[in-house]
Amino acid sequence: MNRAEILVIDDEVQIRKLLQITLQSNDYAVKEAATAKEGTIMAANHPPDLIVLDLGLPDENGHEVLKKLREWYTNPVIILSVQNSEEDIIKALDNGANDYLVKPFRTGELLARIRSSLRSTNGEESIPVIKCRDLIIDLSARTVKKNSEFVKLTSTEYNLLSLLARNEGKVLTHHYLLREIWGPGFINQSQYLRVFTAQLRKKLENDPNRPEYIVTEAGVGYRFVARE
Amino acid sequence: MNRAEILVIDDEVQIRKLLQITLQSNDYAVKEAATAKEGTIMAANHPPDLIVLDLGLPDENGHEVLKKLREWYTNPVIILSVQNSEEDIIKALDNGANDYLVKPFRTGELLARIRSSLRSTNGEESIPVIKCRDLIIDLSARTVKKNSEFVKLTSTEYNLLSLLARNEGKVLTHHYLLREIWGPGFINQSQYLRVFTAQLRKKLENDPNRPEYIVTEAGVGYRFVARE
DNA sequence: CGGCTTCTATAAAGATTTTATAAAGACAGG
DNA sequence: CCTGTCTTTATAAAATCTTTATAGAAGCCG
Repeated sequence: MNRAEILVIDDEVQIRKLLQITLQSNDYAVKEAATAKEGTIMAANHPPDLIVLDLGLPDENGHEVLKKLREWYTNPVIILSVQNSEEDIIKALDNGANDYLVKPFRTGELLARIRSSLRSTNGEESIPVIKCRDLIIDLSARTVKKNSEFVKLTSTEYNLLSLLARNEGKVLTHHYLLREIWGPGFINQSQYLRVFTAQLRKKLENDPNRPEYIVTEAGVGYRFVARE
Repeated sequence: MNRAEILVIDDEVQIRKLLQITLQSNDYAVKEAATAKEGTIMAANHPPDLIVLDLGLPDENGHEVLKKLREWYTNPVIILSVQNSEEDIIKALDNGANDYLVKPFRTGELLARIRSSLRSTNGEESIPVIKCRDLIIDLSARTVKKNSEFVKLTSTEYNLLSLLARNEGKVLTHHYLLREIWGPGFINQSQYLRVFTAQLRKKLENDPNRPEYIVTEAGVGYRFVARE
C-alpha cells in the first residue's frame, strides 16, 4: 500500500489533470500547484515524499526553483520538460534532480520512474520493520504494534516516531525534526514537538514519566533508543 | 576526489571503448565486461560503486541479469538499451534499475545521470567518530560513551567536549573556547570554562583530580589528549 | 622561606530556560 | 454538524546555566 504523497508543480492544466488521475489511481496522494511560488510554498508547508516539477513554469525559471528547493528538500524530484537539450538535462540533474523526462512522456514510464525514485530513498533503511523490546514499527505498512497490539497513531505522530526510529541512537535536533515533518517554516515551533512527543509517550511508553524509547536531550532535541 | 568504481557490462566493443575513455577522463575507475556471465562474476568479486548494464547481451536476457544482480547488489544500476519500448523501460526500472537510457545516448547526459545516481547513495559518507582509550565520541549521533556506557552530558558540556576533542592535541585558549561556545560577548567569563571542565572531568575522567583527557594549560586554556 | 598575587577547582545556591502536560480553540473532511 | 486532528495557550516541574563563595595550587620576589 502506497499512500506516498506527490506534489505536482506544472502550469498546464491538462498535465495536472492527467497526473492527478494517473497517480491517484496508483494509490498516491496527489497535491497540485500551478506556479513556482505556489509549489514551493506547498512543499514548505508540508514536505511531500516526491515532487514532479515542470521546468517551464510561467513565474520563475525552473532551474532556479529546483536549486531553491534543494537547499532544504531531500526527497526525490523528477523533472518534466519540453526541453530535450542535453544542456538542460545535465543542468537539472546536477542541480539535484533525480530524473528528467521529456514531454510528451509515457505515463507508464513516469510511474516506473517514480517507483524507482521512491525506492531509492526508502531503500536507505533497508529495514522495513523496526523491532525493539515490545515495539514493532512496520515502515512499509505504516503500522505500530506494542505488545502485539496495534497502536492507533495519527499521521503526524507516526511521521515523528518513524523519523526518530529510523535514526535510532542519534540525537535529532528540534530544528531538524520540525523541518522534516512540518517544513522549513516551522523550525521555531518547538512546542509542537513537545506536544507530539508527549502524545507518543502516552501511547507507547510503559511509564510515560520515565520514557525509555523517546529520550529528551534538553536544549538539543530527541533521541530514539532501542536497546535496554 | 571521485575515484568511484564503475563496471560497464556491454558486448559492443565500441561502446566499451567510448565509455572507458569518457568515464576515465571524468576520474572514475572503470572495469569492463563483455558478457552477462563475466559481468556478474566481476561484480561479485569486487562490487563496484555503480554498474552500467546493456540489456542486449548475447549470452543472457538483460532483465534476468538485472534481477539476479539485485538479489544482493544495492548500489545504482543504470541500463543502456536499444529498446525504446515502454514495456522494457518499466520492466527494467521495476526490476531495480535506477535509470534507463536509450542508445544511442548522449555521453554528457549519461555522466550527469551517473552523478545523480551516485549522489543518492553517497548521502552518508564519513562517519565522524572519535575514539580514544575508553572514550567514544560519536559526532553524528551526538553521543558519548565511556567504557561502552552512555554518558549523559548537557548541551553545553557536549559542545565543549566536542570542540576540544575535534582539536585533539591542540591548546585551545580561553578566549577561543568562550567565543566558540558562548559567543563573542562572553570572552571574559573564564569562570564558565572552569565550571564546565570540572563538570566534564567529573563525568569522564577516571580520577578527576588528575585529569588525563582534559588537561589544563595554566594561564592559556585547555587541551584534549587522546594518547596514553 | 613566607607573604602576596594570580590562576584554578569545586560545591552549591539562585536565576533562567526548557520541557511536560492538560485543555481549550481552530479547522478540515466526511 | 460531528469527529478526529492539529494548533495554541497556560502552567507546573525539571533541567540547565549562571553566579557566588571558598579553598587550593603555582609563581614571584624580597
